Amino acid sequence: MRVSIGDVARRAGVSISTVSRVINRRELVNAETRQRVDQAIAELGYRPNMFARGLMLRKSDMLGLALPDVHGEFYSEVIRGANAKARELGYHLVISSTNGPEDAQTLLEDLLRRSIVDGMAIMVSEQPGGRPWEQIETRLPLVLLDGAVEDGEHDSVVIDQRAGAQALMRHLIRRCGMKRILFMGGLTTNVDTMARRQVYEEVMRAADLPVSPEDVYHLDFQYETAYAFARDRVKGWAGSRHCVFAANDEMACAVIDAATEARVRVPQDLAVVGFDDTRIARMTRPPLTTVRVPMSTMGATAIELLCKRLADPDQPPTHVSLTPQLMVRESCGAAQQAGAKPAPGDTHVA
Amino acid sequence: MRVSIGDVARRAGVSISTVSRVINRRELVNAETRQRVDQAIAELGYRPNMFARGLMLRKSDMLGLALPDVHGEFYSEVIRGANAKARELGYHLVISSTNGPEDAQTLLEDLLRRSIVDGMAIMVSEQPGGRPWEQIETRLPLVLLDGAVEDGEHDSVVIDQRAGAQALMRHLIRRCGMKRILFMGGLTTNVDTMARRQVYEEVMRAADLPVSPEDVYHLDFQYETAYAFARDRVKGWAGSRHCVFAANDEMACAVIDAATEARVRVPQDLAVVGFDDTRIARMTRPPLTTVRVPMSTMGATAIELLCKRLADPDQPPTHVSLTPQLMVRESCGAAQQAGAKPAPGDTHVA
DNA sequence: GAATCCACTGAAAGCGTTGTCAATGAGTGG
DNA sequence: CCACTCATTGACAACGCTTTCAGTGGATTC
Repeated sequence: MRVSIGDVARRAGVSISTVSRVINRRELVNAETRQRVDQAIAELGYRPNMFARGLMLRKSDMLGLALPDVHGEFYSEVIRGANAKARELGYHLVISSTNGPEDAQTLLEDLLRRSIVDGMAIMVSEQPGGRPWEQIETRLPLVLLDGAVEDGEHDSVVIDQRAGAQALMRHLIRRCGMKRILFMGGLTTNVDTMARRQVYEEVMRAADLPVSPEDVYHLDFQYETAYAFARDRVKGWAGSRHCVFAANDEMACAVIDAATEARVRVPQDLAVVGFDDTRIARMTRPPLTTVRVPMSTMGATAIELLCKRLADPDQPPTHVSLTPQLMVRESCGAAQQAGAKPAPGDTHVA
Repeated sequence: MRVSIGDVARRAGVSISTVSRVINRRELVNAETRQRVDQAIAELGYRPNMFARGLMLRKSDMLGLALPDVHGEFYSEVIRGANAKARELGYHLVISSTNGPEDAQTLLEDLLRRSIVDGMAIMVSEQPGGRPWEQIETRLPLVLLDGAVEDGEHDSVVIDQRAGAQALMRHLIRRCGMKRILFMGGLTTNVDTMARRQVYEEVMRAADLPVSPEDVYHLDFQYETAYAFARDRVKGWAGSRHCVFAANDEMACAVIDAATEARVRVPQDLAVVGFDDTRIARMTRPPLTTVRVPMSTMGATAIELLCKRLADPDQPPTHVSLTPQLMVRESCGAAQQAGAKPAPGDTHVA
């Protein structure tokens, strides 16, 4: 049978209360007694039962992190950041992801209902699920992550999609002199896609450039889909000062590959830019101009906010906005800086 | 204040026991009563307190997953597989990673000590930590993941490094006719590296090929390091039927880039192969021949074993070995299959 | 009609902690 | 020497749930 606090007490010849005190508030107990208890704990290999403890303390030191889909580098970076921060602050992380948008509700429900977390960070990037967390009445501290549109009521950390997309679009138009830009996004239900598309249209209009419906495509963020799609069309897209703005790096790579395949030169005949700055962005030839999204920072910040709220539940909600960074490489055709030829992967940070 | 089972009981006009029964063993209570209780639960938004429940049931439906470092695609895939399987089986996942090898002990200690998991999967890939789990006496079901050398006592799931490396080496020698193969691994403390290196040497010897110490390098798995390293040497490596066997894809890519940069043609002047088959393997030009490691399967299997053991704690330990798959692309210079030119990313599975 | 059985329900005993409160005894100032 | 403070400790009541055991009536059997 597992050894409990009572066993320790007996062995040390003290009361349960004293053992508890040794564990939680050492300073309150006499040095000599304390040592006896410590020894008993060591000898018995005693480990406090976290259920009992949680029952009293009403906390578990565990935080939840719900993601749309753990697939891909994006989410793994979020996890990494969150995990590091959680450990730093003495918490553990319960991670879960939905198997598709319609599942979000179920997951959240389940996680909130069954699991033992002190607070929870939620990222929902597909619209149709709506705002699952609202359905569930709970007093559990919640932090909303990018995608889950901020509702004012909860803490949130978002990526400033607009700023990133704007920087990119302006670079394309002002610095690279693009005249025609095509937009290739994920599904229209994806909030990131829609945010980027909106900025795309705004900046195009502001620059008096045409934004025709047939220059806007919605695929599914996958390389394969985008490649198959671009393969047939890339020749038609080519032209001086023409560019494809893909809403993620995977699709941008696919376009580059399709172009290369079709002997459409990138960036001379067709510039291509992506979004996210995942690992592959530096692997393409030419290297991909894209927007770096501070993914791990996002995870870390979420955990930080969660802990702050745990410490002080009544403070007004904090909203953190993380600004992405334009990474100018070669696929956009920006004039290369003077000087030595950069090594592969070199990047000019704008 | 939070609503407890007593509140529900009062509202439904029944005893606590009955409410508990409705929740756990519906069939034992009269349909009419049951309905009254269900209604009370719904009206009050009652959610059982998992601490109290765990205290009685001595289980939390949470499983732990300890990884060496969440960085990189490899681990994110493990997480993905584990998460999916965990959800499927009705569990939640507590994930944590070490911030370096010496941290493994601490993490594990902490996780086992403080957290509430029914079982735990552990991956430790750096040797110096030894076998941290052995230090900690615990009756908690443990599954050891690749890297953590199997100790016979616990369930384990490992990647058959030998089979993968053998397939690759033999392909290189028999099919591609390589005469000189260089080995580029991670640090010597990394168990995967050492396993691959061992096979490398064995197969070389078996084929009567020279394996000189200066053809074996130990770097750190990073692109940058490998690139800087290869840059100065790649010309010296070049030669007919020469090849670099990098122990992961990142380093392989670095070698390809360094070679391309130095006008050493891949694979004609120098073949390059990697290991892992991460996302970037299909992005290099030429695409990288590598070995696909079933990462998400590994995560899923670990969870599966854990659950099996939970269900039947006394069964003898299960050891699962996952076989990697050779992915022949173009960087090894294998004769291209007859027929149409493959699309980028196309792969010939050996 | 008494004895059983059955379906259902309630009372109460834990589960392993923490925290409150009182008790003990030694030391202190008057 | 007394009232008082202080440091230390123990008893015991929660915490919210599950589960065992013992009713309670009505139906069934002999």
